[in-house]
Amino acid sequence: MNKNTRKDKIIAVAAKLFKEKGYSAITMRDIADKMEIKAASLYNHIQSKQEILDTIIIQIAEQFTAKMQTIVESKETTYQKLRHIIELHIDITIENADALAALNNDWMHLEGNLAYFIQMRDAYENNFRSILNTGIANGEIVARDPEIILFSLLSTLRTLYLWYTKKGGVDAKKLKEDMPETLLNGIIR
Amino acid sequence: MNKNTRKDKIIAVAAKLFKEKGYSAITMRDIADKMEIKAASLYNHIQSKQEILDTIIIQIAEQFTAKMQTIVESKETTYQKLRHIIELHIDITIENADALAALNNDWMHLEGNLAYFIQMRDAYENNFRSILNTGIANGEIVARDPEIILFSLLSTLRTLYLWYTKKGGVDAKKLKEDMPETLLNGIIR
DNA sequence: GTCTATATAGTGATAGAC
DNA sequence: GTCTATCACTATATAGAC
Repeated sequence: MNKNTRKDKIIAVAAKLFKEKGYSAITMRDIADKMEIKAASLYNHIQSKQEILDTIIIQIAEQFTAKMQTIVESKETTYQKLRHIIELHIDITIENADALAALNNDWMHLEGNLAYFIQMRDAYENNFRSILNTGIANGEIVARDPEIILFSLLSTLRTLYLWYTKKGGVDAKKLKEDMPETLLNGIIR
Repeated sequence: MNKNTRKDKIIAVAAKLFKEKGYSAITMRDIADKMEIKAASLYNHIQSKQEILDTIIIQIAEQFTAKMQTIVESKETTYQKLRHIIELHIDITIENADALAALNNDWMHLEGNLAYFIQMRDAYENNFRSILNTGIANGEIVARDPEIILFSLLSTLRTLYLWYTKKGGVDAKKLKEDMPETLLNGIIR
């Protein structure tokens, strides 16, 4: 996916800056400064600031969409499916935390791709919801309001990027063991 | 706290707009339009755009700080303390979801108050951590990595504002019953 | 691929009339 | 308390030389 072109470098640098202050607060000059070139030179590689944001967000959103489809269609138990969703979020967070920050915080600044993004996000949530509802129906999951369960899982998974980068050296393997325990089994003895 | 002055109205309108697109993307003209006045007129009530952000965020941060202090100093069980923290977040979310959005997403655009905010945020997290560690030490909480537990609780509580406004009619009472169950006891049967 | 120079359209904020 | 007019600055983006 990353071809190591000049364009990819610009997008990576931009994503990192967007994570720190948000899309709107970062200027083309900020991005250029970090690249050690002039702002005008950026336009030799990208068409607009907007294009940078689109590339960052849509790429990740499509990854989530594709993987979630595989999980939903599998014949596993609800518990196993939930574990796979948690691992999916951990994997993408480790691979591209900066892009996840943009997806979470700057999606509303999409323009041409806004409707496409919202459609993917809604479909993802609906797939997640249907997994939970199946689990409640077959007794694997406690019979509580599925919206509260969905929200509390999603909010933790979506903000993993905040926490993962903060403590640089978190072990992915340990995270994949402890996170499902904490989210699914609770913390009270 | 809200004296219903013109200034308070400006701050409330601004907070709502900041929630939708973030502090940096909202202009003084946007705020003025919603107030149905001209941008220049805003300056008769506030000193700067920055002052608006400061007022929104610091007010809420101080509320959290004060309430957390009370909870930490109480002689309750860990379980009861955690319930109180969850209720604190629910209460503030219900009362001022827009301000919470700014606190979560735009705190980095604070200037004079940035250090003060970070200090309050860190103190809050440390208090939360110490409650969890006490619970682990006395066996009330499972002996898992307290950082993962802290993160998963905090991330859900901090983003409650996203979800509460989306479904306008969520019952606070029901939320206060179901949320602690989901977060503390888990969802697997 | 990068530069300088520049066009065009905002931005936060002030001055002073009503 | 609001307005019009305006300032100084900054934004994204383009043109064309090297």
